[in-house]
Amino acid sequence: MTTTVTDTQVRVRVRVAVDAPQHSGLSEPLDYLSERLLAPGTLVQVPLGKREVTGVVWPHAEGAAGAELDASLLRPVSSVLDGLLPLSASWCELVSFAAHYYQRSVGEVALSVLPPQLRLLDAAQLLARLKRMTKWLAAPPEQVPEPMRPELSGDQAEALLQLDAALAAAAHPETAGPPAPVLLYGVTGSGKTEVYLRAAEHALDRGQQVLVLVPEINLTPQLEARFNERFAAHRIVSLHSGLTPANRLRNWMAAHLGHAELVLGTRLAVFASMPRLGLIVVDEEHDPSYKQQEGARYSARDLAVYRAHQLRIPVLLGSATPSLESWQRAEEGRYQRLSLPRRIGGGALPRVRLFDMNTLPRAKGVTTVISPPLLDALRERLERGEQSLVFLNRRGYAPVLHCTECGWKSGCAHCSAWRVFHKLDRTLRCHHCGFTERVPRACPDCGNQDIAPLGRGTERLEEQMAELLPGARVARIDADSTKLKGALETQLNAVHAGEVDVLVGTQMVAKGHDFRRITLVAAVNPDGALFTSDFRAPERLFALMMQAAGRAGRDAEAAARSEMWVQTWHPLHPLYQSLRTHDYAAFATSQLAERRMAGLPPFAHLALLRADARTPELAKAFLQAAADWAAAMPEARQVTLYPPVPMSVARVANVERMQMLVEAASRGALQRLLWHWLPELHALKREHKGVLRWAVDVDPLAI
DNA sequence: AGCACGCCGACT
DNA sequence: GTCGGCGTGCTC
Repeated sequence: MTTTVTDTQVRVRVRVAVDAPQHSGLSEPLDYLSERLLAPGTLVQVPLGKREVTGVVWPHAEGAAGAELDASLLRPVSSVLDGLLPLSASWCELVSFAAHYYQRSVGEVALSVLPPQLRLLDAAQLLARLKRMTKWLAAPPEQVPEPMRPELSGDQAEALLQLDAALAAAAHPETAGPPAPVLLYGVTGSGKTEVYLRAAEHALDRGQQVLVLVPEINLTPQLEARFNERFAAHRIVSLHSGLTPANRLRNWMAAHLGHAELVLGTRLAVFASMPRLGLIVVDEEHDPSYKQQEGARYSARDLAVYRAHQLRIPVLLGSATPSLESWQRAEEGRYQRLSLPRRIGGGALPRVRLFDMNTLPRAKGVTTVISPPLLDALRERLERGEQSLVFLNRRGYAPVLHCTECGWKSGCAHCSAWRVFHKLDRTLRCHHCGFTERVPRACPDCGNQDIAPLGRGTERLEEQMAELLPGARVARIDADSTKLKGALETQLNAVHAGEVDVLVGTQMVAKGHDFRRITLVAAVNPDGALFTSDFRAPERLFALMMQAAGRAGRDAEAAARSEMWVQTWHPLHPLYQSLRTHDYAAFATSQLAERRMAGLPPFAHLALLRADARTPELAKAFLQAAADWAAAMPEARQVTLYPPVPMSVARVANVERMQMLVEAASRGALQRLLWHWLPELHALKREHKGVLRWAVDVDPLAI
């Protein structure tokens, strides 16, 4: 640290991470002057150009002191947000790692994962909030009777026994080596949650804090309820973007000050400041929502593993259908795999029936929604007073309208996509840009009155189910039916209360909800994902199907009669064959073999360079120039640069989107190339005027 | 990202 | 004569 003496004042040079977007070229913390020493992690207000921004005092990088600006050019720190304990060095290090790995500025990441309110408050206001939080905390947790802890199954006890070593070692992080991440592989209903709870208990008993990550907080109310019930005597806070700004700040501060012992949150919670963190749980670790899709495109699951390693604490990754990345690491022995292969109470997994759609008589132009045998199975449930779930991963009434006369289709004027027909409000809606119009009375091209829906979505399925099953109470849950606040909860309660016989829904209902009375789950038309170019589509489909199947027969008594029906044109497809026998391991083995052959993750590492422009040519020219520059780098020998291609939906809101895939055998090689590439990309953007924006996505989910 | 500066068209 | 359009460029 440099200090300069001017007159009587000692002025200290401090580095401050500010939210200067990456494309401004200011990717590292900036230098300021302070009249006193400021601990790294302290929040400050600093001048940036003409405005005042919030920043975080950043630790000095080890060793390499880059080109230092002349102290006389530096501006002083405006104010210090005293009163808030500085963020820890390990927190800064986590943020710094994430920023570098995902190629964003340190300040952008730091400020985007802190509660937004923190930027708006001055020192006095912050103090007031702290006082209010302390008061809130002072309300003692209600005195509750010792929570009921269910008897452990043999599998659970075994898993916990094995976990014990890691948990015990973690109590002495300074002496033990970092424990290997634990992959808790357990079928739905096998009691993964109980293992999370017991592991959390261990950590809490030692006075440590526990971080529990879930894919989407509103989709997992039951997990939240279980934690609240078990740890009623402890302080639990949630952390996700749906909180009001004031509550998010309050909960964040409670965790930061160590008052909250348990933090339950979505991906952004992986950055929660927790001084005594002793355990991280990642539930449904395979879930795609752990990957942030804008700004810094981080994977919360991967960062959880990094953070656990950094702190030498255990991390528990739970899933019935682990990501192939995690599965492969378990195969290699880098992760410790603990299995819960049986359902609690010996309940059977639902029998999976693959219905071959080819066996139906072909009526020209008519596609059968529900095959006769499936219809019979649904009727049977209806008669027995049991519930059924009919799953279709497409919302709206029909994905497209078309004119039977001239062939017109309901395309979007601004996107290369069809507008979806929503019958309820008689609109055509583009699911990409939101462009909405009333359905035309006649074909806009030829005036023909006969325009018809093509294909089907959940709205239409709901309607057809009501026709096919007269008297049945049919309900639908999807993003449209749950738009209003609280609607999801109301609708779920209706299902739980037995007011619904047949539930139609998208993947929303396949995840997490525990429906006791459902004994039949049917996937009406899941084939679409089998033959797409997205290499992760089969993995997602398998996970979704397994999850959907898991909705049936949660009740042990009903499990024997529980079935999952899959209507398919490809019943012999290996994916469905593995599904039929609930054999995730077989599925993973075959998928991993394919990935290895194709040089795809987890056997290769990917990054995408995307560019948005007014015309595809402009976007392509930028990417091509970027590729040409990269190809001349020495690092390029260890990476493969693929030609720029349009994204699967090439135009959204009149912006043309192209992308280029970069592949490398090693993470390091990819990182080195990106490191050199990014400054050049900033420069190239200036030359390519038509390019609206560009972005790098490291470890993309879809290509 | 903000927020300047900067150099050309329709208003009091 | 000025108000303001958003192109270009900088922020320790």
